[in-house]
Amino acid sequence: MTTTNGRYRHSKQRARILDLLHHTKSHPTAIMIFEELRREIPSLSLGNVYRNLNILVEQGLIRELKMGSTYDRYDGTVSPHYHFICERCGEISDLDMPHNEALNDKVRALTNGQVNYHRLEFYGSCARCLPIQQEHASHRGAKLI
Amino acid sequence: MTTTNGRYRHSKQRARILDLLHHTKSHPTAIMIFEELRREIPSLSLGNVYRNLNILVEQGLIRELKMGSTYDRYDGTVSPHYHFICERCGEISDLDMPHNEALNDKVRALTNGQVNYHRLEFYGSCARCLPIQQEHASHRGAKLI
DNA sequence: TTCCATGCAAACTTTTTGCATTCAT
DNA sequence: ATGAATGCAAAAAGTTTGCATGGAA
Repeated sequence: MTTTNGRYRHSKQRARILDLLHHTKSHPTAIMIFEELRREIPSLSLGNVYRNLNILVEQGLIRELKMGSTYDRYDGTVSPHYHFICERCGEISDLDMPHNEALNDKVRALTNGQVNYHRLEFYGSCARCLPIQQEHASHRGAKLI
Repeated sequence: MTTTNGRYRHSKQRARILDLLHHTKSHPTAIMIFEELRREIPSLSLGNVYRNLNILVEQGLIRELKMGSTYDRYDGTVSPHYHFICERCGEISDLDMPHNEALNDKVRALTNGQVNYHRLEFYGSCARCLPIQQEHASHRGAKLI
């Protein structure tokens, strides 16, 4: 969380970051955005780019493709399979659903590249966390009355 | 890369890590593995756990679910869509294929949890990198003759 | 006897945060 | 005038690496 309450003010830096993301197809990293915009706003700092990216995600105006920031996980099963990840407790479980190898061919045809493998992950709340989460939600609801 | 050549020796630590991964469904992090095994091998170090995990991945005996280690990417398109990631140049591109919302329901039924969204990524070599890669491969091949 | 594996600590990479200042409202 | 946004630098989080020593083949 970056701001004290939910009210955001206008900021040239944030507006330019959003604009850049709306006009590129390159899925840039924070540093790429920083280096691009610094030519225009020389005082810009990397920390502030990160702060604004988090705000824009919070506002639902951009999406973050996490490739970092949490611990890597290790899996003793090497055959391809899919995962369910609980956003509440962090548990990762294997899904008992068929691996769709044919998707790789589809994407190869689409991109004219070579597809080595794909990764499919579902995010949500696991069966154990779901009741706890709903209980919290109702408490929050009660406060509003 | 961790070893000078391709010859590995036996190591109790590595054997125990592999064994642990084969007997758990929990997709542990390096630290979880470290803390679990340290009870058995008190001298164990975290750095060595990381080293051995990398060797086991190299050997194809385990899989790594990267949640860290590279820069996060940001996407100005917030509607759900899938990505192709070139393992050679790092380019990430949007795929022009339909988003399969129904998968979420399937997984909800499977897990009895709540599914908020899913993420599907294809890894390989993009059309631009493919010829370069094949050229390198043929050079490597030539050396073997 | 060779050189891979280890522990330890230091270094590295990526992201977040504290603080004093600036700026939008 | 208020407090969100900023730059800067320090810190945090996660992983890798250098070095001297131990251990498998």
